[in-house]
Amino acid sequence: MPELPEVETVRRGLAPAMEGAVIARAELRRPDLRFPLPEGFAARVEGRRILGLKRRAKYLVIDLSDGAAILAHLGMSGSFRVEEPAVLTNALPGSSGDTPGLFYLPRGKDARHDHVVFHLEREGRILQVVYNDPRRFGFMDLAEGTALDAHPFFRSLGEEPTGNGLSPDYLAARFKGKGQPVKATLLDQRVIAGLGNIYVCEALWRAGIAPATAAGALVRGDGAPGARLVALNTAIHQVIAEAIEAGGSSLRDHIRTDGTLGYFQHRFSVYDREGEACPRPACTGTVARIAQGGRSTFFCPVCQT
DNA sequence: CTCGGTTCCTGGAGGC
DNA sequence: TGCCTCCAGGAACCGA
Repeated sequence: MPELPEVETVRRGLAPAMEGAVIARAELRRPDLRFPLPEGFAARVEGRRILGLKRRAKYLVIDLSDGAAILAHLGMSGSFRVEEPAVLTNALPGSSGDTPGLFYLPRGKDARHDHVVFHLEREGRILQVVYNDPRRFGFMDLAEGTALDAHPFFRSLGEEPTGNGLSPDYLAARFKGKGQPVKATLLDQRVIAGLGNIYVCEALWRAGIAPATAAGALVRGDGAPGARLVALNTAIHQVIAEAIEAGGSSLRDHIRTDGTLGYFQHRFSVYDREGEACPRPACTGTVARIAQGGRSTFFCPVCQT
C-alpha cells in the first residue's frame, strides 16, 4: 500500500482540487470497502464544504465545515484521482478515454473498482474525486467533532517519522526489552506511524542493521539509545523525507492523483532488488530476500549486521 | 501485555 | 493461448 510518502503525495495532489469545494454529492457504488461505510455517510457529507486536507500516519483526513472529518485509508491498492469533465484536455497516453474533454482513467485503473465518487462544486465548476481500490483493503470513516486523536484509528498511533517526536530517545524507550525483530517493530504503527515494508527495508539498510536483530538489542543497558539506534533514527527521517520529495514510489497500484508517477522506486537500495549487488560502496554483498511475519524483507547480509 | 500466523480481496507475473 | 501458483505497498483479528 501506499506508505506515508505516497499518502502525503496524494494529499498534496488532492488539496488544490478539494480545498474550498462543497461536496455536492457523494456517490457510493457499493456499501462497503474493507469495512462498511458509516451509516448515512453520503447524506452526512453532502452540502459540507471542505476546509482542508491533512495526513496522519497513512490516513488522509478531509476536514469539513461542520467540524467532522472524512478519514480515508488506502489499504494496499487504493488511489484517488481527480477528473475535471468540463475542462480536461490532456488525457494521458495509455488512458482509457483519450478524447479531449472526457474522463480519463490513469494507467492500470479499472472503472469497476471506482467505489466512491465525490462530486465537488466550487465557483460554479464541477469536478470529481474518484476513489479506486481493486483489492478493497482501504476504508473510510467519518469522525465527528475535533477529537481526532481519540478516534479509534488514531488513538494508538506512534510518532510520525517526519517530526521531532521521532528521536533516538523515543525509539530507545519503545524498543527497550523487546525481543521482536526490529523489522517487525518498525512496521508496528503503534511505535512509528506511517512506515511500511518498503521504507523499513530501506531504513535498515541505510543504518546497517540486520532485520532480524532484536529491537531491544539496539538499546544500551542504561536505557539510552546505542549508536546504531541513533543511525536508524537518522535513516528513517532521511528516507521518508527523500521519498516525499520524490513524490513517493510508484509500484503496481500507486499513482499520483494526476496520473503521473512518483519516482522514488528508482532510488531503492534493497527493496525488490533480490540478487543485485549491494549498492553500498566497497560492499561485496548481494541483496537477499527472507520472509519475516509473512512479508518479504530485502537486505544485504554482508553490511547489515 | 507480546508474538506469530491467518485473513480479507483482486490482479499481475512467471512456470509449464 | 490457458491454467496454475505465488506474490503484492496493510492491518485487524485470533489464539498461544
